[in-house]
Amino acid sequence: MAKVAAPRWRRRKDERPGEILAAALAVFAECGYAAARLDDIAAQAGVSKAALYLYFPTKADLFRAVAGEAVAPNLAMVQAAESYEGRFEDIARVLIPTLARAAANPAIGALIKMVIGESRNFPELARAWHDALVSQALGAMSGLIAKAQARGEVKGGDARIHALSLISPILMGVIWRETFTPVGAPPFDLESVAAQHLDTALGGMLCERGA
Amino acid sequence: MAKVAAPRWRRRKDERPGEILAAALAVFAECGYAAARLDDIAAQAGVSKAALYLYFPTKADLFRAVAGEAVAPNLAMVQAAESYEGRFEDIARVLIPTLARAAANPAIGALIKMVIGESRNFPELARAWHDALVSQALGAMSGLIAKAQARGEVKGGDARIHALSLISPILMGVIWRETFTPVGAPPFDLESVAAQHLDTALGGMLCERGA
Amino acid sequence: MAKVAAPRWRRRKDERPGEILAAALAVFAECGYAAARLDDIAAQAGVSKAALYLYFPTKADLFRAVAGEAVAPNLAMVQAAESYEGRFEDIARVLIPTLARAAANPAIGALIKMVIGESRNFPELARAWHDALVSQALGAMSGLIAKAQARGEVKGGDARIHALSLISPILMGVIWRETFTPVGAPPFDLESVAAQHLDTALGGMLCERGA
Amino acid sequence: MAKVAAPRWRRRKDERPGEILAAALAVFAECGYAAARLDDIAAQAGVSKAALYLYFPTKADLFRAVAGEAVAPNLAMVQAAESYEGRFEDIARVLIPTLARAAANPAIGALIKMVIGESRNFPELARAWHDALVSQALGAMSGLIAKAQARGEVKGGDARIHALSLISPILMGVIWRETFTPVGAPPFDLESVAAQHLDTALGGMLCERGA
DNA sequence: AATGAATGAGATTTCATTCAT
DNA sequence: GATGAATGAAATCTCATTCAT
Repeated sequence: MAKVAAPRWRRRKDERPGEILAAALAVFAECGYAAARLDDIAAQAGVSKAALYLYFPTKADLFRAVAGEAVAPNLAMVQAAESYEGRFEDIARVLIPTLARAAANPAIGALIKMVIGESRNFPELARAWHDALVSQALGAMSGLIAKAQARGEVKGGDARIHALSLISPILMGVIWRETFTPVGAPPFDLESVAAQHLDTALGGMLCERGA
Repeated sequence: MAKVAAPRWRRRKDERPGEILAAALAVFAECGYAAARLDDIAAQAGVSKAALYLYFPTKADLFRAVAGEAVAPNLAMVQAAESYEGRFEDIARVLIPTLARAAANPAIGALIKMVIGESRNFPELARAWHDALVSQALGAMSGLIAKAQARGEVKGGDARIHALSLISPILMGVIWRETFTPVGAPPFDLESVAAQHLDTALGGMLCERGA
Repeated sequence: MAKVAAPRWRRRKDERPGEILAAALAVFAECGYAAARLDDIAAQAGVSKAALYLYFPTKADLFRAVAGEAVAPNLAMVQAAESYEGRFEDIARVLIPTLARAAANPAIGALIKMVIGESRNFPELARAWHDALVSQALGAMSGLIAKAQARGEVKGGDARIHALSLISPILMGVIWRETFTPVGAPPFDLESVAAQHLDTALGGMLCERGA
Repeated sequence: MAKVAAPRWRRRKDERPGEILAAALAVFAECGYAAARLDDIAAQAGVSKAALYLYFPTKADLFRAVAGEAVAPNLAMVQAAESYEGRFEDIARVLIPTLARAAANPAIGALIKMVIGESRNFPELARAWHDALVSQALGAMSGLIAKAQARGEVKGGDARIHALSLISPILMGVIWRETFTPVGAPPFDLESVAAQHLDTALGGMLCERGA
């Protein structure tokens, strides 16, 4: 007749930070930085409020960790992009759908919204995202386009704007999903957006081949 | 004939709400909803904090008023768009640059950021923007495209996605300006984006004419 | 049958700071800085906790104000002392009993205890008390003694130590009252201490007159 | 004959309490009771925070132990004092410099400050110090003085006040060192204070001998 | 015996909102 | 209508104390 008392908590030093970050991402994404309450994050992570402070010295630091965490993994995709070889059309037809699939991850949408929404309150964060990710990605794409222009594959024009033309509808699709779909707007299917927009944009950017 | 001193210090009562809304827009745009302090809004509007309550019953109502106020004027543009007649290319070459010029107004950028950022906390607001403005604009554009497709001017494909393809780079340009330019990123010139993207997108969307 | 609702609070901007300072002095003296709770200070002052922040930006600032407030009035006594003329014995027989009477004010004891106890946590405060009051007082007394020594009224020796010899029993009497009397120790009567110690100290300091 | 490696990392268990008390004294003296953090005490003692609880059940108990520990050794001095025989002047000329030397130990100053500062929060402690040490010491000194008065060596007056007159400057010197020297005030040399004050006080207290 | 991990109770501070003038 | 003064409810953060190993 052994009495097995359920332990009030367990030691899980290694897993805790990840759990907390996940919970924090969820709550920050739901409410925004300022409206997020540490109580809620703690509850969602299944720990006490004080436990958060064992891992992150401050609410702002926790937010920074959440937003910064997402930069690294996505960076890999960017670096892969730079090494692509071959016709620009072929590369684009791989990259854009890949981006669309990556954007399907709901966490990405939440993070994008957070970075946009808190860029004034956390400029370091906007800077980090820009320097580490956004600028890299845009630069990689611009570089591919500039090289394609030099090879006569892509029409003239500012390569950076061409890159923006290519990418924007995917990102707007994400923002749409985060902003308007929850209030009843019809969603966009990101993969369809990617496919159709690719045809449109490439149709307008590529030089006539046979010529 | 007593001399009646004009109370020069007394602002016209009717102007107060507008001044408050302007101040509120500035502060909300700067800080986001939750981090904005009514003290700051009042100070910026040149009134006491208590005076805000004479015009708006709560902070949320003030926010709603700020965000809603911007819908009406932009609505006119949308309705004008619907009445356009003629070749789709000509219409698009008017509409998109007009949109780019409208987006140059910094208040627009601030509002877009706010609506995106607070869509979870103020779903009514996201809904209002969607129903009154975004959905209308997208619908109008989609309608024009669908009609053009029927006339054989525009290639097949989902008209709504086509509309997204056309508009997104302008909006991303605004978001870029609000988010990354302040932390040192090179800006996009919205009018150049509009011009170049128009060529790209129309090049990919329009059917061959000579055919 | 008029219903007279008791107002929840009244505006008393001018009186509030003084009331708060008095309450704060009482509570800080009772508990020390760290153990004092703003709740208690607010309750004792008859205001809400938030009201404290209308007058003092921070707990530490409130403490500084409390401790600093007492410097000014006592300063007057010091300055008066410096202008005394006449035989040192006569001056001392006026000054020391005056000090004893001043020390009878219980607030003084509380403040002395606070300054001593928190000198490590609030060095600025110890410095302020030293520079504005203690050093002045000791300097004034030393100066009187040095002049008296020059006139041959007081025996040789370090004037500053002579001053310490003269003053210390009064101050120790205050500390005794604050520290040990509350736990049952027999009190010292400050005026008796002053009178007897004057005889003792002057007896040891003054040069033989008749000589 | 297996070689048994000596566990060199293992401190003698019996030394732990002493190390903890030393660390606690340092931290309590530095910050005061309430502002002292057990984290800091543990760190300074080189043990974990939880280990403190193996030796002292609460923070208050640890504080009591620290403050009480100092009573015993000093008690010896007092008891020795009581057994002195001979002329009062001779005894005083031994006792006061001894007191000054004892007071040179910085721990004494820290403890005095603590007892004064926390007497309201820990009345038991003030009582313990009073009953075991202060009252004993003052009583012993008063007793010696009273006997000397009976022998005609010391002038009349309250013996307890005479004792206060004799001892106070030394104690004030300690308090000065703890309070004002750290913020830049010129220090008092305790031995000089003792020497000079002895001359002064004895000069005023002793009856003319030749008479 | 010893400790790293965790927590609960509370402290300070902030701020939208209301009262009295 | 307008405002300075005030407040109550909450949010972040701290820390003495306990648990599980």
